[in-house]
Amino acid sequence: MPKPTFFRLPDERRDRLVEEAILEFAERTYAEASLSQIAQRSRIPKGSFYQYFEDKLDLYRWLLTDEVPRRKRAFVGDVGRDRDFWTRLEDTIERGMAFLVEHPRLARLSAAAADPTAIIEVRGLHKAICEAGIEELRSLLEQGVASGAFEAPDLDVATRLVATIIGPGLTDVVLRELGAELHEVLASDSLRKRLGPKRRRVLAHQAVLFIRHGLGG
Amino acid sequence: MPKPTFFRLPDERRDRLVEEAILEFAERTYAEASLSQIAQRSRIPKGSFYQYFEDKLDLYRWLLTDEVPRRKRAFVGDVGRDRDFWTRLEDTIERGMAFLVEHPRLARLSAAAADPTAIIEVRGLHKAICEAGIEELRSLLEQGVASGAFEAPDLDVATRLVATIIGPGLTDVVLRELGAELHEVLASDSLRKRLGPKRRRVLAHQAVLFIRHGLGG
Amino acid sequence: MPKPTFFRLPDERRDRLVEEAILEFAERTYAEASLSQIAQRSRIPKGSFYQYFEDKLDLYRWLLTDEVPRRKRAFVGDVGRDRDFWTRLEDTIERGMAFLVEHPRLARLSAAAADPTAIIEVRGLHKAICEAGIEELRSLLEQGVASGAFEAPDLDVATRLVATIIGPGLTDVVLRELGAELHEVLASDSLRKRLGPKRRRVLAHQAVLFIRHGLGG
Amino acid sequence: MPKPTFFRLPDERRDRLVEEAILEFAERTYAEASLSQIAQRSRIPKGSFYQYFEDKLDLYRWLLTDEVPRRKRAFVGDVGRDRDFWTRLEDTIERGMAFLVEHPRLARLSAAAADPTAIIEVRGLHKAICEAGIEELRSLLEQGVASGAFEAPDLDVATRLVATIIGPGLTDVVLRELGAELHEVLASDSLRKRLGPKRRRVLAHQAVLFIRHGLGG
DNA sequence: TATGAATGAGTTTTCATTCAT
DNA sequence: AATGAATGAAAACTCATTCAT
Repeated sequence: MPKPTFFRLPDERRDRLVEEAILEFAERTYAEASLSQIAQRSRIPKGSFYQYFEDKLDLYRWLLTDEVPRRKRAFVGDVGRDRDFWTRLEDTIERGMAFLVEHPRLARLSAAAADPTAIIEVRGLHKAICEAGIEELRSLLEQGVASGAFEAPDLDVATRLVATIIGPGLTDVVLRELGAELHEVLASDSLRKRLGPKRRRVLAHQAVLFIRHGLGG
Repeated sequence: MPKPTFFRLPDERRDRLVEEAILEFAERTYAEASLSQIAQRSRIPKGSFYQYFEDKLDLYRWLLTDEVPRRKRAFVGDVGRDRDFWTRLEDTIERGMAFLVEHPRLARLSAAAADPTAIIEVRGLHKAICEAGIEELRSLLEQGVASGAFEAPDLDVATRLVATIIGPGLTDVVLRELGAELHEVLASDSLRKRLGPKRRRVLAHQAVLFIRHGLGG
Repeated sequence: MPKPTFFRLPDERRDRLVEEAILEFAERTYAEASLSQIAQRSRIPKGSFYQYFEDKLDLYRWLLTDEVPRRKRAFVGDVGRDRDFWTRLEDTIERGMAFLVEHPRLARLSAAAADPTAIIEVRGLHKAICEAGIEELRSLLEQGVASGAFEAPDLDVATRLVATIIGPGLTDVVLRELGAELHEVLASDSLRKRLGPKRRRVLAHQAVLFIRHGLGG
Repeated sequence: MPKPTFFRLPDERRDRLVEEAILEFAERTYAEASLSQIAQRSRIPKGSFYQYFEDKLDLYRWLLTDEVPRRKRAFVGDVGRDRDFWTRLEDTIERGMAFLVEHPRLARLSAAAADPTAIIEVRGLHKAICEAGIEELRSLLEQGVASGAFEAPDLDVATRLVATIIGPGLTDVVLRELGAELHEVLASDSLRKRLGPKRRRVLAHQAVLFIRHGLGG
C-alpha cells in the first residue's frame, strides 16, 4: 500500500508517476521493469519515490490490486444482471475488448497479473489476482447454469477454459485484427479507430457462439 | 546456433549445462534469466560458456527453436492421420498434457515462447515460434473442415481460440488438477504420479467436448 | 558532457576523480584505460561514477574537448597579437614547452588527441580536435604571410609540417633534454627544475630558426 | 624471437599468420590488439600459436624489430651514398612516402613503434626502435654537415626536428593528399593509384625545400 | 517532507594463456 | 608438433535501495 504521503500529493504529480509506472510495468516484467526509468520519465526523484511507496513491490502490488482494477471497473461498468446469460457474456466480452482497445496498457497490466512468475515476491500476488478473476467468472457461469442456459459436468474445468478464451484468446484475436504487435499497441493511447464498436460486437458474438456451441455446434 | 565445441562436449557436462539452462529460462524471463546463475549451478566457468554459445541469446534461441521442439516431438510422437478428426484432436490434447506432466520445464519453456516481450532481440523469435504453432493448428483444423467434422465461418478466429484452449487453457486446468503452483511444478522432474493417463484422458475428452459443442451444446 | 551532479561534487572529491582520470588517459589509450582503475585510485565507487558521467566515452570526451583545453588556455595565456610574427611563433613554442614541463599529463592527453585510433567512437573526436589545432596554426601562419614574414607556395603542406615540429617534434626534444621516458614524466607533477625558462627560451629560439631558415639557411 | 617451429612452418601458413598479425597490430595498440582475432582470421588455432611464439609480446617484438624492418629495407633499397646530400634526403623522403603508399600497414606499424606507451613490457622495445631510427637519421645528417651542405649548432635538436618532419609530418601530408582516414588506408593493399611517383616527387621536393630553407628562406 | 547523491552487488562479455590429447 | 578446449581475471555498466541535508 502506498504511504499516506502519496495520496497527499498534488494530482498532477501523482498522475505522472502512476501513468509512467503503468507504462513501464505494462511493457516489462516485474523484474525487468526499472524504477529508475519510471522516476526519470515521470520526473519524480528516486528519493521521493520512497516517500510514497515502500519499495518497487509496493507500487506494483498497488497497481495490480487497486489502481488497475478500479480503472477497469470504472470503464467496464455494470453489465446488467437482468438480461439473458448469453447476452451478458457477450457484453462482458465486448467490454473486455473495448477496454483493451481504449486502455491498452491497463489491459496489458491486467493480463500480466495472470502470468505465473518465478519472482518469489510477486508469485502470491499474481496467484491471488488470477484466482479472483476465475472466481468472478465462475460465479457468472453459475448464474448461467442456474438460469438453465447450459449444463456443465465440471464447472471448474469449464470456467478455466472460458477464462482463457475471453482472456488471452480474445487478446490474441484482437491483436491479429489490429495487425499490430503488442509493443506498438502499448505505445498508443487508444486504438478505437482501428477496432470500432461494430466490429467488436461482431467478434464478441462470434466468441459467444464458439463458447456456446463450439466448432461442431 | 551453438558452436561445434558444444556438441563435442562430454555428455555429462553438456547435459548439466542444458538442464540448468532449461530450468533457468523456464523459471525466468529471457531478460531475468542470468547466465551467471546457469554457469554457477552447472559448475561451468562463465568463460567456458562462451566456447559453446555466442552469447545468452544464442543459447536461448537454440533452446527455443531446436532443443525443446526436438524433445517435444520425440515425446509427443505422431498423433496419427487416419483417424477421425475429433479423436486426433483429443490425442493431441492428451499428448500435450502428458508432456506438461512428464517434462514440466520443457513445457513451460515452450509456453513462454508464446509470450510477447519487450526485449527487442527476443521479440522476433517469440513471434515466429508463436505463428508457427498457430499455423500448425490451423492446418489441423483445415483438415477438420475438409473432413466435414465441422464448419467455421472464420477459421482465423477459431484457430486462435482453440489454440488458447489447448495451450494456456489446459495448462491452467492441469495446474489446478495438480493443486500446485508453477514453481513447484518446475522443481519436479515428473508429475506422472499426480496426474496419470486415465485422468488425462478424461480431461482431454472434456476439452474436446467443449471445443466441439461448447457449453450450450 | 558530465551530468550536473558532477559539478556539484565537493571539490576534493571531484578533483580526485579528474586527476586520476587525466592520469589514466594520459598513460593509456582510450581503449586501454580502465574505469575500474580510475574508480579505485580515486576511491570513488564505480557505481558513483555513473552519477557523474554517462559512460567512459563521456568522461574522455569532456577531458579532451573541455577540461584539458580550458586548463591549457589558462596556462598558456595570450601570446599577443601586436608583435612580430616570428616572435609570436617563438612565444607560442615556448609556452607549449612550458605547458609540457609544468603539466606533463595534460600535455600528453592533449597530444594523444592527435593520434589516430581504431576505436570507432573516438575516431571522430580525435579527428575533430586534430583538425581544430591545424586550423588554429594555419590562421597564425596566414597572418605571417600577410605580414610579409614569409611566402609559402603551399600553405597546407607548410602548416602540417610546422604543426609536427611544434607538436611531436618539440615534445621529443624536451623529453631528450629531460633525459626521461614518458612514463616517468607523467608521474611528475612538474618538471620545472629540470627544464627552466632560460633553456626553454633557447630551445624555442632554435626551433624558430629552424622553421624560418631550415638547416641550410 | 619466434620458436624454431615457426620457421619450419609451411610458407602459406606462416604468411597467413604474419599478414594477419601485421594487420591487427597496425590497426590497434599492442594492448588493444587481440590474439584471438589474429588466430581466427589467419585460421591458426590459438593453441598452435604458442608453439610458434612465446606469447603476444614475442610476436609483437619480432614484427617490430625483425620482420617489418626487413621488409622496409627490402622495399626502400639503398638510397645511394655518392650523391649530393639534399638529393639523398629527398630520395629518402620519397622512398618513405612510397613505402607508406605501397605498404600502408607496414608503415603504420613502423610508425607505431615510435609512440611512447604505458604498457610496461613494450616500453623498452619502442624506445629502442625509436632511438635506432634517430641514430640512423643523425648519421645521415652528420654526413650532410661533413659535406658542407649545412651547419647546425645543435645536431641533436636538428635531428629530432627533421625526424618528425619526415615521420609523422609527411604521413600527415600524405593522408591529407589521399583525403583518407588512417583506417581506410590500412584496409587497402596499395594506394599507388591515388598518390603516384610524380606527385610524391613534388611533395618530397617541397619537404626538402622546407627542411633546407624553412619558411623564410 | 523532499530530494540529490551514494553505493555494492549484480549483469554480460572478452582475453591471454594453459592444459590434455 | 598440433590443437581444441578450459578458465579466471578483468572489463563496462545498471539497479534498487539508503542516506544526509
